[in-house]
Amino acid sequence: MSIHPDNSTCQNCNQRFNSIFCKAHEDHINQINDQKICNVYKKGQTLFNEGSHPFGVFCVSDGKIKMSHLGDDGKDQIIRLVKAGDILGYRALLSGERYSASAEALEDTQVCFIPRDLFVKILKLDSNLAFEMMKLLSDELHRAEVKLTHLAQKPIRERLAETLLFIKETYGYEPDGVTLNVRLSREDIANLVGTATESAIRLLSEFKKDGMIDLEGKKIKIIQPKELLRTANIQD
Amino acid sequence: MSIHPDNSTCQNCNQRFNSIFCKAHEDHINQINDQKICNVYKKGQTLFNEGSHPFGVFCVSDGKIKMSHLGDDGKDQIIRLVKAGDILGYRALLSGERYSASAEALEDTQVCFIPRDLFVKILKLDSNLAFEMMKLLSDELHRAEVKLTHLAQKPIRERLAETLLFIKETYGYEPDGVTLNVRLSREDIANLVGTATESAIRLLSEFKKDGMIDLEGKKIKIIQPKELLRTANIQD
DNA sequence: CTGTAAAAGTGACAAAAGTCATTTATTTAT
DNA sequence: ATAAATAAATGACTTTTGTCACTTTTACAG
Repeated sequence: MSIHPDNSTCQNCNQRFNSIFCKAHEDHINQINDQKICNVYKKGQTLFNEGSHPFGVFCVSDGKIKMSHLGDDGKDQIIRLVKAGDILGYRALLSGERYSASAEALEDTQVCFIPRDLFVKILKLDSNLAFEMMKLLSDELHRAEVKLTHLAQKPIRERLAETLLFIKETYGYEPDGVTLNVRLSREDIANLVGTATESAIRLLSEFKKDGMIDLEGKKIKIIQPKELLRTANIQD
Repeated sequence: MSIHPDNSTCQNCNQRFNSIFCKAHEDHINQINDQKICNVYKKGQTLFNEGSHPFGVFCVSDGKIKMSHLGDDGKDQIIRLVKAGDILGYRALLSGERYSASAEALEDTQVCFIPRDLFVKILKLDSNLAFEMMKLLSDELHRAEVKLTHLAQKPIRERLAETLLFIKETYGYEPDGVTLNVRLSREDIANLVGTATESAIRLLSEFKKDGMIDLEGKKIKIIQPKELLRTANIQD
């Protein structure tokens, strides 16, 4: 027996119980394992593009992905940050539409592709999976509605603080316990906040001057999480 | 036999095939019919409040409802307009959370309440219903993500035009074929667009001056839908 | 290495949108 | 019917945010 657990099958995937498939029936996991197609995407590579057809869903076993809408004037809006254990591509598939967002790897990422027909078939047979799916959709809808409200009502300063905390919630810290465990460009951060890149840069500098964060190239360190939370001014 | 169809049962509800229950099994419709509780809400009445517990879902047989988030500074953001055939209250129920929005009748409205346990039980047994539910959630998520992008990127003028067209899509016209079939306060319109009431008022006046719409108290007439669509500047 | 391209940062300015005060119109309750 | 309350409208002004032009720094391919 190997010292390392076998992570190459769905049965032994270390994200299994951290995913939507946590309560799925063993048979169904086996079927997914038989048909899944594993793939590695290098940093910057695209998993799918807005406007193309979904042929299945992607399940992330390791890495980080951003999903973004292209606005009318060519500016991206990042609508989701994806991490290990998450699935992506389900929104368009369930709506029966083309992708309404593009997905791009933020770092080298390992992904399994589950074909459409199999995913739908199992979703139909496995009510536990279906409920997890509905819960996921409901949670995402909630997130989107809260973000929508904040975009309409809160100043950029508060939204930037909230975004930094959201990044922390999603990807956590590096082993040092202060550095956000992802590298995003200033443009990405702006597209997450929903503002101009220059505004994001200016405010990040202010946050640094105020001692809330520290900046070293693309590394962002959260020095005063409480102060950042206060700046975010979150009531709900 | 009566001349009028019996609209008091779910089996004969004239919204049945216009709803999420269109493909549900007859048995399940019967069960819902047995346990449903019908109710009328007067204009301005509240169906439920942000922060309270969901005990089931509401199914609208006639009328109009607005759902809104309360922002941190006490300003509402309207996140959904509900019409006959729609259900509401499912988001919180499926997430297992308290309501994150309040629901208020925009006019006298007839609603059936379906208890939580029954709804969940049928959702578990009826994969057609579950799929319709997933499609509904996916569609709402899509709408929210598009709105989110527009809030971040588009000027208020475009968003107001888009909002007027959205109201038209949702509630349609009165028999005259030009008047929007709902009465909303200027504040409601502002809370839908995500702007200050004064800004919404000013822009509505501009739209009227430009000949795109006509205003008579709370009645809004769409005079030039094409021009309005151009103003909305929608690409996706 | 080192040159080149891309990203980050900065300043001045313009435009967009919000706020506040006030007036006018419309509902609503008595 | 009429007063009181609420909603709509308008103007002056402030604040926020975006844009453009430019410099500096960083990343990266040859």
